[in-house]
Amino acid sequence: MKLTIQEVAEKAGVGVGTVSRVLNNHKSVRPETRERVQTAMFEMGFVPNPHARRVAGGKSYTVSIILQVIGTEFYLRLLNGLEKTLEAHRYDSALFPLIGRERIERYLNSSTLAYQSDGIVMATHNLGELYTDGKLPTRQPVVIVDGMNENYDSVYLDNRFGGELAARALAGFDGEVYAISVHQDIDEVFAKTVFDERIEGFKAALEEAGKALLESHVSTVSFNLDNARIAAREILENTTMPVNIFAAADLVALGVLEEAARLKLEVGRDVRVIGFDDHPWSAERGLTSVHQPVEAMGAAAAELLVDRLSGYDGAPRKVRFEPRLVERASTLHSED
Amino acid sequence: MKLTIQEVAEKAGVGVGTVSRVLNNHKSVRPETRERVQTAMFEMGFVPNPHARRVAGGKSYTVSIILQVIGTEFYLRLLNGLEKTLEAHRYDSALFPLIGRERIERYLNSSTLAYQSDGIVMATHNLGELYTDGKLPTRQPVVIVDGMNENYDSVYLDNRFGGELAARALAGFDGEVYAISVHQDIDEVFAKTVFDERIEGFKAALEEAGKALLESHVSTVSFNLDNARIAAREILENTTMPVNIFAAADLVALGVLEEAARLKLEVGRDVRVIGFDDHPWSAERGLTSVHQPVEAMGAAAAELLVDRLSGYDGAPRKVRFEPRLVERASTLHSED
DNA sequence: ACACAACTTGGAAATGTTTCCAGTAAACTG
DNA sequence: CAGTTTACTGGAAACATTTCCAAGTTGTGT
Repeated sequence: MKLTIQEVAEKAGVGVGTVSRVLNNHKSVRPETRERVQTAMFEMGFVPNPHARRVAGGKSYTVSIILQVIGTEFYLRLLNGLEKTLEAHRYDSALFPLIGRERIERYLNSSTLAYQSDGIVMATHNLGELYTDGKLPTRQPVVIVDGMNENYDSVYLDNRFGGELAARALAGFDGEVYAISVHQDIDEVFAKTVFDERIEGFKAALEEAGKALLESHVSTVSFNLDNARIAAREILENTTMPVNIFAAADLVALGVLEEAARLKLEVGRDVRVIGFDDHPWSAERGLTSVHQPVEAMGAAAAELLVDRLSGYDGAPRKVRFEPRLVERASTLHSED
Repeated sequence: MKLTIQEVAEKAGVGVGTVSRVLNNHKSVRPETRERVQTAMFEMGFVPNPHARRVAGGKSYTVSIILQVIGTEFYLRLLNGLEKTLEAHRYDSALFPLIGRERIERYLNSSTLAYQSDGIVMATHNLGELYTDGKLPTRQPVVIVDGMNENYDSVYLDNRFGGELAARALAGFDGEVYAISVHQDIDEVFAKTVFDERIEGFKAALEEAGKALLESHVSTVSFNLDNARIAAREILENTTMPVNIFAAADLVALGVLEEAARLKLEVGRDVRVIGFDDHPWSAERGLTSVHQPVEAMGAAAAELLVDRLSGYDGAPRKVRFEPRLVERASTLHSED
């Protein structure tokens, strides 16, 4: 059952060194030889033993991804971007859902297998609130994604700018303007600020365009559809149409769409909505949304880390992603 | 930095074989020698290299824990019980939050490091819905915790019985009886049934005691406090006191307590509530609750798996945990 | 005191890779 | 065409363990 590099070498008529070189994409292998070895591996269904690779090679080829796994689409997509890119660089990834601070302490202190990674990708978390010096107590390279930290390579979305885009799109329409934000109550230690940033940008740009966002017109819901609908109903039932709503997340915007449908209001005329994320299903729903390239952000973070693991040792780098507005039926008059 | 078994052997004045035997709890080592080796390891801060262990011995001393990480107290406690026990047996654990079915496929197919564990602990998931034959496509030993499966060792709580306990406690009181269940909409593939079982047991025992649980008196909420409060308000505002409520989870019961407080209703007299879980904070809140020994269940599951990994190869074992009712102020008349 | 079994123990072999070091063949160099 | 790079390649050594085997030590029964 268990095949070794030896057997592959025999079948391909080469030495074990050559098979190893093929396995590691080493340059100095004749294309023809490489081909021969690869077909041999394929035909035999050979899979290298990762443990032996680690013992022999010294590197663990494993990266820890630390995130608040809350099963949202955003994290799922981010994870896909990360894992796919890491995989392409032949790195493996282990997930560390952080439910509470004591778990990260434990992770960093532990010296056991699962924790012996070569580097860390940390998503969204606010390190400043976790550690006063804004640094993780580890010597492994760290990359922050969907967040920003002065000490580490960071990949972030300009959430504020996204809010501004939404404001400019809604400013020209008749009717009152509302905003629905999101509060992450899962764990205050890792409180997100992205939603706040979106709302701030929205508010600022709206005022610049001559329209005010009243304090009473901003509500905050926890991150689930039920609550989004409740907030939406509150607005839709107590306001005269038309009304313009900026939702800080697509899921919340979906709540608005559903309530609008229930109340037989015409979306795009009576009710205009802009979401944030532009998740794949937003197109189907005709939802105007602030697009963020989630997978690309994950991929960028992975690249930064791989780069560090390959020896790069410069100052922390910042990669800014800029959101863009994708206009759909939910902000377009239906006479189009 | 990296210590080896060699250096430990030198320091302890023994051979490498002996150090290895100590590491593996092999019987034939003189207690005195064992002691000497262990202090040497401790003083040097030696940690064996799991990759080398795996290469040489075939075991990786790593266990995969597959769960829906939804950051709830239950899973946090379960995880603590599992990890602590595994640690005691010198096993390491890696977490696999399953957000969707494709991730488990990927995990099981992957041949990369993080996934090459010696065994699997699977929490709560309904394998029958995942795989028609009710088996995971893997040859690793599998243990189910907080769930039940004919093919694998299972550790489960008798949720139905817990519901019955609650029913017997509430049956004797005046007033209408309500129940609030929970639906896990995170991912239908892994739909829990524990809440349903609790409600079923409750209903059956209530009827046996001569009281009916009307269909209209059962509501279902998603698992968060906000929604629990909404459901609680619905009941409390439209019913004449006294009223008796069984909540399928402590978090939901907390919603009832909070709404009762808001409406200035006296808990234990006007409103009687029984929760399920008996989480640590329930005592402080004076909440009567069906107690389940979450950490102990995790520990039991860990023991079963370690047992299998140590060579046990008998038929699947079932470990049933029985809940018990802990009565507190929320079901006691306040003249006590 | 002797034969024999049971316990301990050290160290070599084995595990499945990577990497280094030669060595050969091919490709330039003038 | 001899001399030198350059491009490949095979195989031994290294990695950090476990396990096996032989040898030494202790204990037991007579």
